[in-house]
Amino acid sequence: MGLPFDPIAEARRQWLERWEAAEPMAAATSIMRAQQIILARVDGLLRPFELTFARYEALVLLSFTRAGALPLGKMGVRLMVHPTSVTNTINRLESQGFVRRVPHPTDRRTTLAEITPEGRRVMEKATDVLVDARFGLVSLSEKEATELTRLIRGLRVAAGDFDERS
Amino acid sequence: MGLPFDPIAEARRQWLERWEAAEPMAAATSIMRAQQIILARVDGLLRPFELTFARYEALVLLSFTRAGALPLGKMGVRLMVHPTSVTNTINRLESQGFVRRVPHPTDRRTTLAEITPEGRRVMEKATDVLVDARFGLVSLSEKEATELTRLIRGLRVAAGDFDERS
DNA sequence: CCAATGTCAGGTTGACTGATATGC
DNA sequence: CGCATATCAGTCTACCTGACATTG
Repeated sequence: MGLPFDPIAEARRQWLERWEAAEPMAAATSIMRAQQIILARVDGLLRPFELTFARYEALVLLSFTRAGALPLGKMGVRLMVHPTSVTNTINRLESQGFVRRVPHPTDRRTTLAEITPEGRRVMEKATDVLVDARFGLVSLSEKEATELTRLIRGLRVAAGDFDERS
Repeated sequence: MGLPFDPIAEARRQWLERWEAAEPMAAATSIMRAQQIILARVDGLLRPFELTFARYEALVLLSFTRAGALPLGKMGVRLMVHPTSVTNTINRLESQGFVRRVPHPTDRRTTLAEITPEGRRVMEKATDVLVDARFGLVSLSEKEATELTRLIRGLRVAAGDFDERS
């Protein structure tokens, strides 16, 4: 089923004979593949709960707030996703009974998404499963995971993901 | 426009107060975000050529072979994508005139995708642009890119991406 | 009036499942 | 016969653009 060699290493080798930037090419391809692997695994673990990673992340974010609620716009910024994607995600979660929309107390333009008790329950159960599977990163040590996060942080800063201060 | 803090670092901090596996969580989230950033940038660079990263990779793979041709199934294994995705990708490239389907000389079940001279031209021009942009990884040094590839390789081996030998 | 907020319509992409025709 | 190969139909997710009504 599998290849007898690493296809990315092979691509890097051939790339070196022709062009520059072989290391960035290999790194970019590796990230693409890593995302595919992790997403498939995590989504598989979340399927019994009828959650996707995107919806799960939304529930976790809400559970981290004092009130268990956030404006949809703020959620988009925090989760780094498109506004329309937030609407879609919350639509799903609301139809599943895991969040509900409540009007903002003072600003009548904005809608709050609030996690329900059932949403909290399913989020906690799902978290147990993901923690147990180390988010699909069983093969990485604690240190390696930290290093990966650190390397990618540089990329995110350059992309303007947030104001670099800390 | 951006946040005044790193949302992944903040999630990690809150996670630490509640659950295990905070480092894998942060690493998995970082990879998701990195893929999003890189794909958006690379696809943006490829848009003038009417290529996506998936289609570009297919062209590069074909150009690396002696005959400039491969069976579709083999392409799927090498590019690590689903068979139906290969069909879809080749359909696109064929309608653009960048590849053509030719029958396999001996095995009448299999179809070969062959890169056309025009496909080779557009691939080379696109490569110039991507190399110049270091695949969207301008912020990473050569060493850091290599380290990223190495860390992810462990993950890919564990996922069975290929037979670990080398 | 201008800016922000959320929503909707419409289009693109890629990935998957299940089924099928063909040929080894 | 079992298996491999490619394709097709249908579904799903996510993203984007552009527009819109509402409200600050």
